[in-house]
Amino acid sequence: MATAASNPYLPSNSILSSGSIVHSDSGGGGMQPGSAAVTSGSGGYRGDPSVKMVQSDFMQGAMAASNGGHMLSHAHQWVTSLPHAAAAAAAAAVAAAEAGSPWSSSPVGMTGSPQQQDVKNSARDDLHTGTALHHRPPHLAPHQTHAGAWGSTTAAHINSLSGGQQQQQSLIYSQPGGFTVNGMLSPGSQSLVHPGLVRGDTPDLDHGSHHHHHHHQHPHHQHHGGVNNHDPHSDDDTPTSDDLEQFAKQFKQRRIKLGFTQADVGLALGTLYGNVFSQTTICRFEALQLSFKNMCKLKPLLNKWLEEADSSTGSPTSIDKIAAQGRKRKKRTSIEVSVKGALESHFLKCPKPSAQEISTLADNLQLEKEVVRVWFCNRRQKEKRMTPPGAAQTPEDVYSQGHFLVDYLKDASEPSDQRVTTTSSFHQVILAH
DNA sequence: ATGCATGAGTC
DNA sequence: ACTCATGCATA
Repeated sequence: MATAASNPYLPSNSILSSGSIVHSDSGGGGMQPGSAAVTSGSGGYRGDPSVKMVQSDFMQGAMAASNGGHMLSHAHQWVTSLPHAAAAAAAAAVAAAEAGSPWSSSPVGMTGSPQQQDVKNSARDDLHTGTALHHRPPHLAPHQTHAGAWGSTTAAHINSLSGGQQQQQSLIYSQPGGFTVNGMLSPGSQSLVHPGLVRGDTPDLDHGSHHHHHHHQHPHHQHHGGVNNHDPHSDDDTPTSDDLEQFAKQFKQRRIKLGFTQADVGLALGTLYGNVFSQTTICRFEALQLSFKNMCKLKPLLNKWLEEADSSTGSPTSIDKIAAQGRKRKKRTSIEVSVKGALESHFLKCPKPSAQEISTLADNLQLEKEVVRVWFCNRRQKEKRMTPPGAAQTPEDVYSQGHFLVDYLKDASEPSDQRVTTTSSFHQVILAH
């Protein structure tokens, strides 16, 4: 069954695959079963043609709108490309003023986060069943946020998957009687297991004292007109990496104290401001695993949420949650460890292989070229983001990481392509110091 | 918490 | 074809 004839991913999902599917590459030739990679899966794509309001184009327009030449050029086999808009929006709020400098400053380490209780069992049912209701006060019909800059994603319902595959990405708390607080249900009550603090009245708004707010710090790049950056000690201006770190940490703590999950926050942001974000993004924000620019963009939103969160402890700010996903995705390919190792090796030698090299490599490893290409892209991104998977745990590491990874990240320095082995960059950077 | 993936925007 | 921001699906 090596050379599969049917793509697992196709609109006409008539997948009756039993077990894991080996997805044949598209053009390479055939793959052997059980080698290199397999698309794990019990087939099942969520066909979820939920309608949603699109609002895509507001961002980029401001900063760059030169050659608005092409949209869709490549055609993938997997995507059926549904008109989905999503929150790609966010992509450039602050972009206009982009700063290229990365982090700096102290500890990033999340000293063993006290994990959040995972009550993932009822999830996903709560959305439509009567069991768990998320009702919002009967008075909130008009969900139609201000048509401002950021459109409003007011889609609406979530339907169950047809595939029958589980997906624990939905809400977690859903208890009867829960009222909504800024876009999300207020957690904590009788039945849930929240680590402390069932804030029914006033959660301990500690840390009000707050820390410093020194303004100074590494001068980022200059940004070309748009937003003036001054006064970094205000939440509204370009924050310093240090601010971001502090904020992220504080945010996480408060979020947990309030009993919300990262997913909750993501949804809340969407319902509140029109930008939905996934648990992943919130997670990465807290862990500072985003680019500086990206962090800057999200901070304001999260900050507002935070404010809302403790001010409206019970306010009937309600909205509905949007959740729409309808595009078909290729099954996630699982790359064997050995193969991964090979890729790593190549990456060290050449982080930016040419198309030809990729092809060859893919051929050798028996992976789709696309998979290899993407792997490199992701690898590069990972490099850019710091927080090495093993570092930043010990005080020392934290130290080094915090202050030195400042800007090894630059981007437009080399005319050609000679990134000075950015490969193991930060390690070297750190060592250098 | 992360790995692989998609897409818009660039180069 | 790459970068960047994001996220589904997973470990």
